[in-house]
Amino acid sequence: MHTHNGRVPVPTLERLATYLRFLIDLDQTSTETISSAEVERQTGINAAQFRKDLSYFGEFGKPGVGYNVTDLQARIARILKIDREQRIILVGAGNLGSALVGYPGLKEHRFNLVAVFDNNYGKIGRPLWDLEILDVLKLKEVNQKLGARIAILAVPAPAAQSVADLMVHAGIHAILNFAPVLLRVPKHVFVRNVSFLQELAVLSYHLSVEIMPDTGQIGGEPHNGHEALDATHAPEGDADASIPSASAPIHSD
Amino acid sequence: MHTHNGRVPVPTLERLATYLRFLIDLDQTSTETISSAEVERQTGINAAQFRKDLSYFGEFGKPGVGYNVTDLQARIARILKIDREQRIILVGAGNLGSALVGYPGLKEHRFNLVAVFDNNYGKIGRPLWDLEILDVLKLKEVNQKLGARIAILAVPAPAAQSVADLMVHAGIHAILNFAPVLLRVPKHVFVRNVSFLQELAVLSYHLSVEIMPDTGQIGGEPHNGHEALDATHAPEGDADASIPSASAPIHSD
DNA sequence: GACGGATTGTAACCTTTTTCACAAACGCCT
DNA sequence: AGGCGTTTGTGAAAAAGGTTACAATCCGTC
Repeated sequence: MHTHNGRVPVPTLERLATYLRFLIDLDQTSTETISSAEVERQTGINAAQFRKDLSYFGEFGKPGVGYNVTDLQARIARILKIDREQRIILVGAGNLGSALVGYPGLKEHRFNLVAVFDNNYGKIGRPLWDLEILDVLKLKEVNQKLGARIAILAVPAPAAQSVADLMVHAGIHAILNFAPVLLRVPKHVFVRNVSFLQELAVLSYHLSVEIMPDTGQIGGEPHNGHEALDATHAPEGDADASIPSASAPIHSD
Repeated sequence: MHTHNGRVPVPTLERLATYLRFLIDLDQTSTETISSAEVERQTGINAAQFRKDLSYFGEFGKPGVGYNVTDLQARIARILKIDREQRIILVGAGNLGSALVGYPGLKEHRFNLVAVFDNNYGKIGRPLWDLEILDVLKLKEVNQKLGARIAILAVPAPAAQSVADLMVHAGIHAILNFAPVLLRVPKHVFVRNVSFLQELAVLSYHLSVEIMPDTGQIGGEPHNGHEALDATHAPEGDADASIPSASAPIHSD
C-alpha cells in the first residue's frame, strides 16, 4: 500500500468519479465483485485504464478475483474525500443557482450545500429550498462559522471576478465556476470551469465538420475495432428534470 | 491559407471558445490588435498554444503586428459555426432545464433554443419562459419542422438513454448530456457530457491534497481554519475587497 | 499442495497534446 | 532602401496521457 504521493492526472480523477457513480449503480444489483474487464464492458472505459487509475492510490483488487464492489466504492469515496460531508456554499441565487441548490444529487454524494448568497436585496432574506438567501457581503463572516472550502460560483460574468475575490477572502480554496470568465485567483485556489457555451461550441463545430463531404474523415473509420460506445467520456454529472422513470416509459425502439 | 482539414484536437476547440469569449470582452475596451503574448498575459494560456490552435484553421495574424481583434472574433465564430443562428432543442423541463432555457448567454452566442420537451403531463402544455413545453413523444414530428441538430439532454438518469434514442430518431446529431449516463448513440452523433458532481469531486480531491502536506489534518470539520489569506497576493485596494454591488449585479436572471 | 484459469499491477510502448525555438514576415524609423 | 525590434506560423522536442503486454498473484480443484 503506497499511496503514490505524486501528482495524479486530472483525467484520472475525473474517471474516478465516474467509477464511483458506476459502482453505486452496480451495488443495487448486488454484485459482489467486479473485474476491470467487466467494467470496460459496461462503461466503455479501457480495462487497463481503470486499473492504472486505481494504481495511483494503492492496490485495490485481488488477482484472479477482481475488485470488491462495496470496498472499492468506499475507497474511491475516501480518495475523493466525499466519504464524509463536504460543505459547499453557493453564490448566485439565479436560475442556475436555484437549480443547483435543489439538485438532490449533491446530497447523495455527500456534498452539503450549507449556504446561498446573493447581492440582490430583493432576494436576500427569502428562502430558497431549505435555505435562506444571505447577503454576499457577509460571506466571509458567515463562512468563518461554516468553514466551507468549496464554493460554487453561479453569477453573471460581470460579477464573477469580484465574487471570486470575496470567496478567496472568505477562506474558499476551490471554486466551481459557471460564469464564462477566466478567474484570477491566488495559486492555492483551485478552479474548475463549467461552460455550457463552450460545450455547445464544440458540438457545433463537430456538426459542421460532419457535414463537410470532402474529407470523409469524421463519420467513422471502417476499422474492426469495437467502436460501439461514443467517443466522449463517461459522465458523472447529474441532470434534473421531471421525467419520472417509471411513470411514462419513454419509448425506445 | 490552408484550412487544415484534418482532425483538430478537442482541447483546441475548447480553447477556441475561450478565445472567442475573451476577444468579445476585449472588444469593449476598444483594442485594435492583440499579440499572442498579450493573450497569454491576460488569459494565462501559453502564447504558442494560442498560435498553434489558430494555425489549424489558417493564418490569422500579421508578423510584427498581431491579430486584429474584431477580425479574429469573426473568424473564430465562423469556425465554430456560431456566426449564425444555431437551433437547439431541450428535453427535460426540470430545474436545470428551466434554468438553461432562461439563460440569456445562449442567445448572446447565437444559440437559439427553439423547443422544450418533457414527458410529464403535468408540465406539457404549460409555458416555460417564452416557450411551451411539448410532449417528448412529438419530438421527431416537431423537429421535422424545426430542423435542429443540437439537443440538450437534461432528464434524470433513468430516462436519459431512451430520450437520447428519441433524439437520434428525430435527426439530432449532437447532444449535450447532463445525465450521469454513458449514452449509446450511432457513430455520427456527437455527445458531450457535463457533470457537476465530477467537477466537485475533482475539486474535493485537490483540496485535500493541498492541505495534507502542511497541516496533516484534513478531517477537521468545523475548524475555523482560516489559513492566513495570502498577504502577498492582496488584490488591489485592501480596504475594499467588497463587491461593487452597484456596478455589477450578482443575481442571475 | 501443485495445476490451471482468471485477473491484477505495472513496465514498456505508442499516441496525443503542449511547449520550445527559430526562420520568415511585417512595420517603423532613419 | 535597409536595418531593427516585434510577432507570427510551424517544425522539432518534450511532456502528458493512454494502451499493450506480461510476470506475479490468487482461488478453486484434483
